[in-house]
Amino acid sequence: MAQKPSIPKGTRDFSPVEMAKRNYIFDTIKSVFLKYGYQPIETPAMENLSTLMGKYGEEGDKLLFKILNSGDYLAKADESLLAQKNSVKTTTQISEKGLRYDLTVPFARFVVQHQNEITFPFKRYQIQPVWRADRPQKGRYREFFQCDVDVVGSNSLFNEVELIQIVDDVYKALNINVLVKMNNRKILTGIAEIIGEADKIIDITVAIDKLDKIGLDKVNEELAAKGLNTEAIDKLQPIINLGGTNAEKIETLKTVLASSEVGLKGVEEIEKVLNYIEGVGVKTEVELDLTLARGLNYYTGAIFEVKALDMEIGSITGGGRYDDLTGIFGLKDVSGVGISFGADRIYDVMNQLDLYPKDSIVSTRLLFINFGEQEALYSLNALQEIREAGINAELFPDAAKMKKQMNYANKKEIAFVALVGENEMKEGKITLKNMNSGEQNLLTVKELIEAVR
RNA sequence: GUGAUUGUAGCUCAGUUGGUUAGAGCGCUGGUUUGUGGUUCCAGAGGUCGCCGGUUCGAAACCGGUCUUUCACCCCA
Repeated sequence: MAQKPSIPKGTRDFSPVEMAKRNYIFDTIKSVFLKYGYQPIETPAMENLSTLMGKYGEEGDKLLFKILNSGDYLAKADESLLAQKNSVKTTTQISEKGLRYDLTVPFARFVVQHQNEITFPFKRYQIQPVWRADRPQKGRYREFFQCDVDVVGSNSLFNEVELIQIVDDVYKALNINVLVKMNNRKILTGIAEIIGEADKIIDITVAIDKLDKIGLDKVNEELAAKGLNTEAIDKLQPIINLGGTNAEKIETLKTVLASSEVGLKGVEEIEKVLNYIEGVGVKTEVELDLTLARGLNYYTGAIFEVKALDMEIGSITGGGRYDDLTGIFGLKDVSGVGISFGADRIYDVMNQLDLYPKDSIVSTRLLFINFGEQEALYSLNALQEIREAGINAELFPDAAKMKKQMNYANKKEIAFVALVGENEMKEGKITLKNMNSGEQNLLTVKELIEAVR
C-alpha cells in the first residue's frame, strides 16, 4: 500500500450504515411519489452532448462533464484548432457524450423520443445521480442524487398543488421542518415590463434573488451596474421590498402590475394555487417570495424552492413549470411542471439534526455462532425456517473464537445471538441470547422465532 | 473560473525558534479465558509526515509547484 487510492474530488463513498440512512430517505420519497400515481423511469448516465449543451446557459455548459470519444479521438480533430488551444471548439470534435447535469432535460428528451408510447398527462418520477463539474463546498457535490417528480402534458394548476402536497408529505415523513417559497416567472416578466426593461429580465431576477444575501443597497448597485436607469430602479423598490401576508402581497401586485397582462396572469395563477393548497390542508408554510428567481432559463410559470428551517444549507428542493422544454427537442405545446428533491442535501440535514427513526436502520436480527462443522449444519437447517419467517439471520462462516464471533455481533448491532453446541443438538433446541440484556434461554426453533420477532 | 484554507498511524489529533530512533487516545491483532460480547489486565503490529522539486551540514517544520480537504464568490440540489 505504497500509494493510497482515492476518489475524485466532490464524490463520496457510502458505508453500509450510511447506505441504510440514504435508503431510508430514498424509500420515503419513493413511497410518497408512488402514492400520488407517479411511475419510475431511468435514463442513461450519459447523454449525447447535443442533448445537454445550451440547456443550462453558458455557465451550465462549462459545468458539464464531457466524455472523450473512444479510440484515437485526436486523429479526427482539426489541427488548427488544436494549435490554437481552442478548448471550446476542440471539445465538440473530441467529445460527443456527456454525463447528465440534471434529470429534467433527459426527461424532456425521453418524452419527445417516446411520445407515441406515452399516455398524457404523463406522471413520472426518477431517482438517479447527476454530475456537475462544480467546485465542491458546503452542501455541494460533483456527484449527487436528484429525486425528480414531473407531470407533462397538462396545464392544470392542480399539478402545482399536487407537487406542494408531495413536498408537504415527504418532509412530514422525514421529520424535517421546511418552508416552501413560491414565485411565478410571469410576475417577474410583468415587473420587467412595467419598468420598461423587458429584455433585462434575467439580470433583474438574478439581482433581486440575492436580496436576503447581500442587502437592498447592493442589489440596487448591481441593477445599476447591469444598465438599469434610476427611474426603473425606483419603480422596482416597492416590489423588492414587498412585505406582509401572501394575500397582502397579491393585492399590492395586482395594482402595481395592472398594466401588464402577463404579470396579472402570474398573480392570478399564484393566487389560485395558494387558495387551493389552503383547501387541501397542506401543513407546511408556503410563502410568496418575489426574490425567488431560479436561474434556470426554462421556467415559465410557477417556481418553487424549499428551505430547511433548522439548518443553514442551500435549497433542498427546487422546481417549477416549463411550458416549452420539449420544444427544443421538436415537440411543441407540451407543458410540464416538476420538482427535484436534492437527496444529498436532505441526507446532510438528516445527519446533522439526527432525524433518523431508530428502526430505520435494519441489519441482521440474529446471528448463529459457529462451533464447528456439525453445529453449523444444524444451524443452517434452523436458519432456513427462521428466514422463511421473515427474520434477517446469518451464520458466522468460520468456527472462530467466541470472542471474535460475539464481537462481530456487537459491531453489527445484532440484537440476538443463537448458540448451538453439543447439548443443544442433543435436545433439538437452540440457546438464544439477548445481546442487550444478556438473558439466555433454551428454545425450540418455533419459540425462538416468536422471541426474536 | 476567482480568492482563501487544510493535509502527520485505520480514525481524532500532539509534535517547541529547523537538530538523533516521529508520539498519544481510540481502533486493530494476539494472550489473560478450550461455550459468552459490549466493562479488566498484558503484549504487539501499523507512518518514505499528501506528492514532486528547492534551500540547508541537517526539513514533518522554511520556499515553489501539484493534488486533496474545507469555505466564500459565480452558479446551483
